[in-house]
Amino acid sequence: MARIERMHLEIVRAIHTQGSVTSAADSLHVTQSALSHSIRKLEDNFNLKIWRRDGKQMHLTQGGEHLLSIANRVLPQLERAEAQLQQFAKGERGTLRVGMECHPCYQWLLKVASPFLRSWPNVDLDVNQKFAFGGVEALYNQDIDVLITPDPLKKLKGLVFEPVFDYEQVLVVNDSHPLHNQDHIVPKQLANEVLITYPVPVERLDVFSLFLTPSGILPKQHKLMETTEMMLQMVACGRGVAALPRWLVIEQQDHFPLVPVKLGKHGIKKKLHLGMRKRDIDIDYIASFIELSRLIQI
Amino acid sequence: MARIERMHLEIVRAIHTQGSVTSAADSLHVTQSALSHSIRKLEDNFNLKIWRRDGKQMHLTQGGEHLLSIANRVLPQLERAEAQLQQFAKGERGTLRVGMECHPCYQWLLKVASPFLRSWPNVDLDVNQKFAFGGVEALYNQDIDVLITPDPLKKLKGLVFEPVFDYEQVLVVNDSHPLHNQDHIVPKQLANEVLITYPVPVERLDVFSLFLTPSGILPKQHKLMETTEMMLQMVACGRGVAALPRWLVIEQQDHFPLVPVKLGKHGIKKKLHLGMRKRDIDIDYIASFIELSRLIQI
DNA sequence: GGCATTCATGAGTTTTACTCATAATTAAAA
DNA sequence: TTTTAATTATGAGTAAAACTCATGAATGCC
Repeated sequence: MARIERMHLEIVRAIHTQGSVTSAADSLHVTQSALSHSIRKLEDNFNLKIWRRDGKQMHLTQGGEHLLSIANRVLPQLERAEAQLQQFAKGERGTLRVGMECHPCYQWLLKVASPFLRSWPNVDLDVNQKFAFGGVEALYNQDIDVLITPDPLKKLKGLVFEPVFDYEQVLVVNDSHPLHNQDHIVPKQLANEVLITYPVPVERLDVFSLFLTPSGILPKQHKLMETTEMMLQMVACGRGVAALPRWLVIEQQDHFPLVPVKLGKHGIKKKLHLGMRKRDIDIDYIASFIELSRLIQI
Repeated sequence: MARIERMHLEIVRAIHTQGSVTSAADSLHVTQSALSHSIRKLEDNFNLKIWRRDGKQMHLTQGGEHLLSIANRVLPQLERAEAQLQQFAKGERGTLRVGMECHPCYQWLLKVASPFLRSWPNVDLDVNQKFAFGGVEALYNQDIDVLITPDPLKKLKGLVFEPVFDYEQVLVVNDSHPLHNQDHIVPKQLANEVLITYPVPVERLDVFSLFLTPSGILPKQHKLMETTEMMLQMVACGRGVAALPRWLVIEQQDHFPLVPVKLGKHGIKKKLHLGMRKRDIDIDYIASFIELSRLIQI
């Protein structure tokens, strides 16, 4: 059974646009002889005359016209595809799949996203907040390419974690709250507060693991809230306090009457890290993403 | 610059659907080694990893996924095209372009058209009444494949004419016309009539060339009319007489009060011929068209 | 009729693709 | 852990295909 190869389509197109086998051969960078052999074989394969020999001219038969219409439809698709593969090869095209292990990371990612998308017009950005397993597993499983996390797991085979952003985790209170003008607070000052956090295990909440838990003190009440927006609304209305990055609080002070308060004498200092597979660090748009991440000033 | 060949798309698709290089090689009827060499060359050509080697499994990279989506789009187009070319080769597909040199031929063609289209579902029918040159030139120029004509030009190089249908050219008059009950008429009986004909040179009108002109007699008036329908309307209203095939008059007697009258003692006997290029007589649907033409009984 | 142009063909050569044999790697079984 | 079975990778040799060169045949033009 005969197969239509790409070259067949190129030949049909070239002979049609060039008007003769000889000049088509030139345009395809082969000899007239080679092309003549090729068209003979093509016609033999399909047992179908593609061209009519009218004197020294060649004209397409009905079957040939049909093949030409296929060529004009299919060849541009292949040519476009080649250009796109070149872009993949040069790292100019792809999808950067980003995973996040902390809720406020999303606010930070938004800052990186727009300069990134502007410099890589053919690279898409996929954001993933929920993985089937943990962020590291998602990296290993190729579900994501970059993991944004405040808690890097160093020394994992095949992975690297890069610090990109320093921030301080602070308590956020409404501007008429009793704690609003404290330089810093100690754990027992939260004993009578309603503490609002994201709905994740307490081990993953710095305000617990680094502040409350060591002292054995618990807040009066622990409320869970999905979104940062809603959390801030609640705090602004005096319905509780929360722990968030300082830069996020500062930024929201335009919209809400909020005050950041240091947690402990020295504050809770954190670093946002980007994790990725070692083999991916050469991919241009991934390297660029890391670089842009470091440049973001908040 | 690297080219995407059809085989590359087949390889990407086969490895993806079969799940391994080894079984993909089987499905493509080559050895595992050949396929391994091919994929290496493909990746080298584009300088792009298409697959990730995870242990003994191969998984598509982003570029590979993209190539797969191209394969899934392009390959079915090629496969459909191949099937269509097979149909062209077997003479099951094409366009039969029919030209006509006589106006009432069209009424006759309509009778052949429907059984033809029913037996050749993939063959189109193109009808052409006006050619830049004559019908024979249209055959030579490949503008038409079949010429329907009552006046065949035998012995033309590369062409054949086949008689397919006998008919008699008769005078048609309204049923209250003075001539309506004549067995036949002689030329001078038209001397006081209004004769309605198609707008073509009188040499091509049988009623002139075979009846009036030899006797030197002319009708009282010669009116031109484009369509058969309108001609019959005029005759039915007693505004003139016309010359048409007898079968056409008989057929229209349901709708119009018409009577056919023989032209001359022996009538004008004509044959409809189909002309075509000799090289085309083997094309199945053209042979079939001729055969169906002979079967039409009117 | 010569002359230039175009396509076709056969023989020989180059290039490409393929196979065979085997190594290397990996996952699972013993 | 070692064995075993399965998978991909590689190198060398071979088969097939594509191409070139030289030339023939047909056509259209001056």
